[in-house]
Amino acid sequence: MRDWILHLDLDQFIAAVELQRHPELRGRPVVVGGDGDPTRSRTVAATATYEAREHGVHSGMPLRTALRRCPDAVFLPSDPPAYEAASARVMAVLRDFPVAVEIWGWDEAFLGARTDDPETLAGTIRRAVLDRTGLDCSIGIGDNKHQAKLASAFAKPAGVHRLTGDTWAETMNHRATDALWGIGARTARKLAALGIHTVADLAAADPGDLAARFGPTNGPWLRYLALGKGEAEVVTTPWIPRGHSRETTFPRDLTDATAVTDAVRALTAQVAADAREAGRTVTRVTVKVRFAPFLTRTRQTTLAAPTTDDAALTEAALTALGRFDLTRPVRLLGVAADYEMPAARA
DNA sequence: TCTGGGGTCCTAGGACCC
DNA sequence: TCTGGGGTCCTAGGACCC
Repeated sequence: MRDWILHLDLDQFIAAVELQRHPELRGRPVVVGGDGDPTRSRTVAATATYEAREHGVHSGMPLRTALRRCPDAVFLPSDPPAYEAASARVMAVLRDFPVAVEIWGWDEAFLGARTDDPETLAGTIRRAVLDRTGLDCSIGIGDNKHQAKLASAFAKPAGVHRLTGDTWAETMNHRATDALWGIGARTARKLAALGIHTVADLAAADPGDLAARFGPTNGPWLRYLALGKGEAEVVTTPWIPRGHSRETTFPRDLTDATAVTDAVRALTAQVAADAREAGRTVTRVTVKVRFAPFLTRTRQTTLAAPTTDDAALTEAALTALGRFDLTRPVRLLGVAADYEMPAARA
């Protein structure tokens, strides 16, 4: 018996939930995102079914573009409460197994398990999730979260895959650095400029060089990823959010200063109400402005004392807003709150 | 591809203090 | 005031993830 980390990833989660609710749409191209109006909104697709993908539609694509590529597609609005409910049903299934469960968003969880046969356990969990929720998932098995996370991607669709220290090099060494969980396009490009193209290159890189280029924490961490290392502790205590935000991209850019102020007031009221509902106090307010065509800037105000008071938060937000030069059209406004964190306990 | 919304963590520079 | 070293807080931005 030994410890394993499992990563469960629901397959095509949002699309699968929508097709459960609208069985008549099975087999048709479906695109989900925003308010579901591809002609008016500036939002992007959260997901697209296989049939829509065949027309070149993919998640992240503007709904307008999706409509152009696939005029026959059915567009559905995003419905977060429905996804939360479906997610809760899945997580309840997981809790019936003798495993530690760490929820990682709507459609993912890490499991800590002690067993001789992680494949059999994973297969049993997979079937239980399918039987009780109608949703397919894939499960990755690893020595740590990083390996398990990559393994679940290899397991798709609806499968189980093991990636451990024993198979890491043969599986990963030849791949591009952005195959690692935590390295995106930007970092991959910077690494390539240093002559580091593959996971093997990165694993062999000098930690000092990486620290000089990427910082004292991030640099060495990149090499650590390339060696297949990662966090191996499954945390079952509920996550305490660090903050909360609301933002809106307007269907048409705002050019009127009063409209901008009003929108910031409305967003701040939302954020304040959210904080009160969550029972949290706010230490800092950040206002985000995205100017046309796409230049994003932030200004923040630290509060004299943590609060959820509407007037105090509004004053802070308007102070931050006042530090912008608002002569250009505004595409997006956002208001973010940093929450006061409870004192750490020993 | 004229580029959402909601998060997390890290970095760098400046202010301020001793 | 030809001027060190360290700590901490604050701000703004960058990168990544789902």
